[in-house]
Amino acid sequence: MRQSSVQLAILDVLAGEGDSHLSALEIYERLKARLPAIAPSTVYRALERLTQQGLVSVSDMGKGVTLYERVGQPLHHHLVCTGCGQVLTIDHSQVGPFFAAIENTYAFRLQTNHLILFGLCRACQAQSSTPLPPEA
Amino acid sequence: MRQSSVQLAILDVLAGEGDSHLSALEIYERLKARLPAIAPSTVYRALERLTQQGLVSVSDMGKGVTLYERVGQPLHHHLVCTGCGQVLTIDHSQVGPFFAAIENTYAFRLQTNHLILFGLCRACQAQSSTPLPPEA
DNA sequence: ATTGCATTTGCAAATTTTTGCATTATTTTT
DNA sequence: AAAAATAATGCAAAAATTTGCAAATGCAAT
Ligand SMILES: [Zn+2]
Ligand SMILES: [Zn+2]
Ligand SMILES: [Zn+2]
Ligand SMILES: [Zn+2]
Repeated sequence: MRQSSVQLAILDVLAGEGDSHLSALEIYERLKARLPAIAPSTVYRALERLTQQGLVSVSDMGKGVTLYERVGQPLHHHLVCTGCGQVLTIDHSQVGPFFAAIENTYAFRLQTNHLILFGLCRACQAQSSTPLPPEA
Repeated sequence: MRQSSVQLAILDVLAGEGDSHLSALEIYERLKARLPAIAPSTVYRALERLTQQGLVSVSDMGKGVTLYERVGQPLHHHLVCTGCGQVLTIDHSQVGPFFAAIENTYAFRLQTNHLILFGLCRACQAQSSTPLPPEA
């Protein structure tokens, strides 16, 4: 794997955005400022390489698009509420022991570094178990 | 949410395939046999409903497409090797305690029922840590 | 510097997935 | 049974993502 200027630019863009979750096309748009001739497929492929290098995470967070984020220390993960869309961030300390157990049990080295778990937040649980009365 | 014949047909297709992981378009192709006029978007939307009802799981397993599977008991999850593509199935008992801890800690009700974790299988770990000598 | 090789890139086409909207089907209310 | 309300479907268009291939680039060895 040789050095790719696009990869470096992507890492820079992600860092500049405060390491938020961006879609490939959002990254593409921001990249066009410095690399006017860049193509979307180049961004997708560079992101794929960054991912396999563990520098970037890829996630489906329930929006209709795949989101990318720079991987930093400490690792973090997310709980996404399917009711209201809220995204909670959870520390890796809540996940590390589970990952370690999986690795030991299956002699498998995990690369997943940004877990997304879907469910209902407390507020949405209440709402779904107590549907609003007809006359609300 | 009312009864949809397409949803029932999808569950039937998935069951018929021995509950393997199928893409939306694979399901679409099989559905055309009984529902000749069906449209792809109908399949996508029916799958979305089945998912939110917890009857079907949606997963990105590293192929370029999203895969769907009927949710059965007991639940299962997968480890996908990014080296050789191998897919290991793991029992929910390995995951349940972790999920329970998350639910308790964050008062969050998890809906995720088909976890996909990426990494390297034992064979691929050996290979990547010992790159083939130049004269192999 | 020059050459040779492997990787990356741009571009176009193909695939996959999402979305908007009018129509049809199902359920609920009169 | 009719009407009204709600949800699902088909179709077409848009958007997102992947893939094939030739040209350009980066690296390493002359
Ligand atoms: Zn994140
Ligand atoms: Zn919520
Ligand atoms: Zn499965
Ligand atoms: Zn492997």
